[in-house]
Amino acid sequence: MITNRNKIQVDNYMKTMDEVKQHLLDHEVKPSLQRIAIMKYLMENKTHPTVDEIYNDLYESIPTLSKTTVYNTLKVLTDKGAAIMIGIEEKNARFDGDTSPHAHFRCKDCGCIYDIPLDENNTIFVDGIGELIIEEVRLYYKGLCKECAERSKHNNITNEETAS
Amino acid sequence: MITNRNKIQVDNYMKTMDEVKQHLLDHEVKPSLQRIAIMKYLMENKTHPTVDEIYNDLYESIPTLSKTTVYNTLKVLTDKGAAIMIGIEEKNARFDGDTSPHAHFRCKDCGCIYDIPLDENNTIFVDGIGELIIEEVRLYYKGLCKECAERSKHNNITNEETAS
DNA sequence: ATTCCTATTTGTAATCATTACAACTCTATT
DNA sequence: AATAGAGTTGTAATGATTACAAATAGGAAT
Repeated sequence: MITNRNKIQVDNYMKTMDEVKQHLLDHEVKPSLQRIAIMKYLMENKTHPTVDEIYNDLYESIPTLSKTTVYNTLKVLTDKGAAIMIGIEEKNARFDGDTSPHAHFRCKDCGCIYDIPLDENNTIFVDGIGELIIEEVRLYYKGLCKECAERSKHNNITNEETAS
Repeated sequence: MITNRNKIQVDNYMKTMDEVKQHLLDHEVKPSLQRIAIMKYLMENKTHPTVDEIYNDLYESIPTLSKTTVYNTLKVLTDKGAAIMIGIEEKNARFDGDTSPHAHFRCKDCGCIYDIPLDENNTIFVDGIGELIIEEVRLYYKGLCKECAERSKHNNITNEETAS
């Protein structure tokens, strides 16, 4: 599988340390050396990398980096909304520094994962990528179902009552 | 988490052995005892069960059942298009006997996974389920990107040429 | 019925991504 | 410089899934 075809675009996305730092602060993440490096990597590499890919690529410049730190940091970033986890692959989680609403397309042959903008009429010819032959669509929603929303609302009310 | 709320609907979906057997044959799956049982379970239980849930529930009636068989059978079923795998959860794969195009909604509180019909106007009030509060949408496409489609087409042509 | 062949099933062992945890380091504050 | 707290690191554990080889069942041919 051809993993890094999108990397030719890396130069277009280059970010300064300060830009990345500010982005972390905007999401209430304290900017450590490792966190900046990982966030910068996600912002510059639109390839939806795995933990291993992030770790291996950053290890050169940060030889003390631990894979656990990559896991920890990605958890912080996703919890704080600075990145999202993508479950399009069966095995590995993949990560995306772009948290704006968009879909993903995974080529079943080369394994590349492309970003698909979500427009109303659901066209599937994407500028710069071309025509995509869709064999499978998976649409997942997460949130609260009616019963849990009501229970949660009720609990909040009772909590406020007992708190006051 | 409340896993089996949907089970109250099981009775509505009851299938005979023959119905299930025919369904397997339609998908070119040789209907063994175990395969019928697992397919029947998926057709009757719309709860999007995990491997463990399927195994534990069927173990009572088939005490010789092996978890490996459940894995093997689910792989056969998904390969042959008689079922689909759902990756909405981080840990476990879930399975669905309904292969028609539809979305899934996972309640972040109780963990229930509901089927969402895909209509044009993307409404999200579902009969029998009620209003769903969406906090997260993940839309995944899989297929072939332009380059792989062309490469594949080219390979087919050359294969045909060499074969003739 | 018996033999043979193949597909299916089964149990165990291995794999591998992820998480738990405890020790260590770094920085800021007093 | 001592302390505290957050962040980092390495190792060990977890747990879902897969690999594999042995056992079993089923069907066709004799």
